[in-house]
Amino acid sequence: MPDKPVRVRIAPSPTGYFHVGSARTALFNWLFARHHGGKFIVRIEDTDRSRYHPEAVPDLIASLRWLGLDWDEGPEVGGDYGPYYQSQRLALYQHYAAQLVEQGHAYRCYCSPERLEALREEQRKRKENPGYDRHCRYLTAAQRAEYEAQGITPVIRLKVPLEGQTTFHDLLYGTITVDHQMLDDLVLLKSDGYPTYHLANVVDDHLMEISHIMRGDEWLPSVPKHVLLYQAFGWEIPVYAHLPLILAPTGQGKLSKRHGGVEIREFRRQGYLPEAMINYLARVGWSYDDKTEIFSREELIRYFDLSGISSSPARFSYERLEWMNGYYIRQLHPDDLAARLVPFLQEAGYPVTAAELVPIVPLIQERLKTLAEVVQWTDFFFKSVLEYEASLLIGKNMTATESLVALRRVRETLALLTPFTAATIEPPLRALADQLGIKAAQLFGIIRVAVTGKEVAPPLFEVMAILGLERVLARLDQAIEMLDRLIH
RNA sequence: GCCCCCAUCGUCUAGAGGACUAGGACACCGCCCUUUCAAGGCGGCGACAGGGAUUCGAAUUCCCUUGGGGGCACCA
Repeated sequence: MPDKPVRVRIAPSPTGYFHVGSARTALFNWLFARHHGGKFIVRIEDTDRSRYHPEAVPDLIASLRWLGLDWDEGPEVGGDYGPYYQSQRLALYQHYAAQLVEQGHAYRCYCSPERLEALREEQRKRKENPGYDRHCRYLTAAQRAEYEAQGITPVIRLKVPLEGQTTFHDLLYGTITVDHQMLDDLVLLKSDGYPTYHLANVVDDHLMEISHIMRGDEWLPSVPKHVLLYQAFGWEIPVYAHLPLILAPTGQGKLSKRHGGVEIREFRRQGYLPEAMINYLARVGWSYDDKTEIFSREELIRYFDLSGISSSPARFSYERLEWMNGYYIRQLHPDDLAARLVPFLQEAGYPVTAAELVPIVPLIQERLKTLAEVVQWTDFFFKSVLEYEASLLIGKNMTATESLVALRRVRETLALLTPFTAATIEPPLRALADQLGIKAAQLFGIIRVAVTGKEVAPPLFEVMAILGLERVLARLDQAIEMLDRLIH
């Protein structure tokens, strides 16, 4: 399809932890590159010194690696088009900005932030469109010299044509035309010598030979400015494909922290699988056909195509992600799952090993929606003493005394049992329920609480077998004592 | 306020003029299975925002309205 080698990039700004929205953009770029056999590049746009966050880049790298989105050029891997940190490319931007001034496409502006703020304030008051009034565009040489003599460090602004319009093409949104009157003379180079996003982005995309720009929808309005810049430089304009935004589950605005996890590290911490995140993220804003929901990484690469991307914004659905995560957990090899669960139990204070987990995993695999849930499903295996309400030991539609009798009979029955396996435990307990004149479900409910401390737990007999006779008897004793004390 | 974009079940979406009695998935509700909870199976609920126009025929094309989103910085 493309006539030039495919080179795409993500250009995150290190101002915070890696966001799912950025991850989705990264995924689409990565898929596009892999599908077309092109290059996927990571470029750090660290041109805002005031918002710089030192953990952002390490977090970005860890997150991309965790998701399995490998990059061909960028931080830690280098490449022929570096450096890949914009803060290390300052001389470049200054050079190109100066060139634009010399050629008459840009000019130096000496207006103070205070004047600009006052200007905007007044425009607001008069209900005019906010924008720079181009005061410095028409400075005489003498005026300019005077400002310079005052020691003011100017910014460089683009000289946007006063009339006419700019038209550009977007692969998803089609042809868009904007009147130049809607644009003001944007700042290219800040007074601290750093470029703005617009300049740095255009310069780097050109120098790095980026073929397709795929980024969030929020950039659509600034494309005309960039096109004007490309034209001023006489450079070829890359192919644009803006991606629909991910909205909050409520649909009110962009996805933000208030709605739950939004940072990749947070999803990771909550026990989401990278393969589920990838599959889920791929399906928000993109589809392949009318029925396929589950895609392996390889299938995604094979099927990914810009024509499958929707042009309307999509809401983020935690329910759907959770379902998909559960699905992927169920598909895991039990040994693999055991290994992935270990850190979550350790985090909760249970120093278990994967080997200890292997027999337990089959009991919980189809119940887990996230890895973190392993704690609530299995903590009773690792506790020496259970804590729960004694009243939970009273069976459904039974009295406390009847329940106590039942528990004592259970203890007697199990104490004689050899071997002690799930298969040998069940029949005598069913027979016991009969003898007691209660339903098996009633009896099992009591035992479940006694053995696990919970009303909801993995399958009872398997649990007891893993616990072993000794620990089961101890817990029954504890339960008998608690219930006895409740009664008396 | 101005500019740009978007519009199919609650949500993610299929649909590129007749194949639509509008398909799938999540969620939800039943039933089955069942020691709890899950998983699984079966079934159900549920949408083309409204109005014009084009056409023999419109979810699909055009216009308007409405609604939603994004953008208007020496932030990206």
